[in-house]
Amino acid sequence: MARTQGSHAEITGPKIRTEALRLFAESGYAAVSMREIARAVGVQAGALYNYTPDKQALLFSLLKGHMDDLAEALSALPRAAAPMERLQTFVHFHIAFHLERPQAVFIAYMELRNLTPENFAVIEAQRRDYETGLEEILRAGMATGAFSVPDSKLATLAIIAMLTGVTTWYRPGGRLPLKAVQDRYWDLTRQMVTA
Amino acid sequence: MARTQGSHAEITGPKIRTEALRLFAESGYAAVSMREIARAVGVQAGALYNYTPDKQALLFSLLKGHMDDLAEALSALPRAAAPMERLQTFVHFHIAFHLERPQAVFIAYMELRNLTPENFAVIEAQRRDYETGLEEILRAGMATGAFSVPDSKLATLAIIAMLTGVTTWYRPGGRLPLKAVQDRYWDLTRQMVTA
DNA sequence: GTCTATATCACGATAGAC
DNA sequence: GTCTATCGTGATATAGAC
Repeated sequence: MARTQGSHAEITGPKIRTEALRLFAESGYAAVSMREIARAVGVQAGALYNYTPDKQALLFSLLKGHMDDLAEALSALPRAAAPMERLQTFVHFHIAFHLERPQAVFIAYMELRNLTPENFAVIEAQRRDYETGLEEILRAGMATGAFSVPDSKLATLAIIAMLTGVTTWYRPGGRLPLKAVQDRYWDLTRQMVTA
Repeated sequence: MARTQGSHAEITGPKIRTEALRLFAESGYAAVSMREIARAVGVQAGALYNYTPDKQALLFSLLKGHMDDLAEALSALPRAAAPMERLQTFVHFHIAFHLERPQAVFIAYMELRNLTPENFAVIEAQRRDYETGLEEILRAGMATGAFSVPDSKLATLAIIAMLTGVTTWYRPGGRLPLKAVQDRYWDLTRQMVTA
C-alpha cells in the first residue's frame, strides 16, 4: 500500500525537522545538502520547499525552537526561597535538559556562525537571557551571604561552560548514571561558590 | 615591480596556513572553498596543491600543529613540588595559551567532525594526553590531602570545560585584562577542588 | 503535497604551458 | 611555483505536471 506520491503533511513536516536536526548535528550545516535531508525523510528535494523557504530558515527554526524550549523550562523551575536550593535546582535542571537533547545542544553551539546576522542576534539574545537567569541566583546568594562570588558575571559563564561540557563526554549507559553526574557537578558547583 | 607569477614558496606556504586558519575559524571548514583560500593568499586555486595534497590534509595539519604546540607547552611547565602550585600554574597556562590563539582553539573544537576517522583518532589521542596532564595533578593533590576531588576524571573534564569557555567571551581590551581573568578563574578552581 | 526536470552556479582537483 | 583552463560532480532553488 506504500504510496510514492500524495499528501503526507502531518508526517513530513515533523520528520524534516527531526532528520535535519540529526544530520546537522552529525555532519554540520554546511556539509549537509537539501538532497541529503530529503533522502532521509523519504521525499524528493523539491518537496522540502513546501515546509521551509530555504535551508537557512530551517536551521534557524531548529535553533529557535531549542532556545524557546530552554527558556520555557527555565521559567517553570520552582522559585525556592533560598539561593542555595535555587542553584542546586538550576544545576540539576541544566544538566538534565542538555543531556536529553544532545543534538539540539550541539547545533546550538556549533552552527551559530551559519546563521544570518539577523537570526544570530535573536538566538544570542535568548542565550543572554538564560545566562541572566543563573546570574540572578548568584547575586541573590551574594546578598544573603550564602555565596562568595566576587564576579557574578564571570562565575555565571564559568558555571554554564562547566555544566554544558558534560554533553561532550556523557553517554547513556556509561560509567555514571545521570543522577550521579548531576550530584557530582552539584558538589563541584557548591564548593566553587562557597568560601 | 609586483609579479603575478613566479616562485614565492617562502611566503605562500605560511600564508596558506594563516589564511586557511582564519577562514576555517570564521566560516567553518565545509563552508570555505579552496578558491576562497587561494583568493586570500593571492594565488590561483591550483597553486594550493603544491602545498597540500587536498583540503582535508590542510585542516589536519592545522589541528595537528595546534595540538603539538599545546603538548610542548604543557611539558615545559615547571614541576613545582606542591600540587596546589602545579594546579595554579596549569590554570594560568591553560587560559593564556588558549586566549593567545583563539582561531586555532576554535577549529580544534569545531572541526573535529570534518576530519577523516584516521586523522580524528590522532587528534583525539592528543587531547586525551593533555587531559591526563591535569588529572595527574588532581590525583597528586588527592594523595597529599591538598584537594578534595572524589572523581578526578569528572573534575578534570569540568575544569577544562570551565577554563576553555573563556575563549567564548574574552576580548582583548574588554572589562578584564588577562591577568584578572586568570586570577578569577584560579579562585574558582581552587575553591572547587578544596573542601 | 509531491513529483520530475532543470536553471544556475560553485565545488575539489588535475593537466599542461611557462 | 604559478598560471589558465577544464573535468566531473553536486549544490540550492524553482517551474510546472499530477
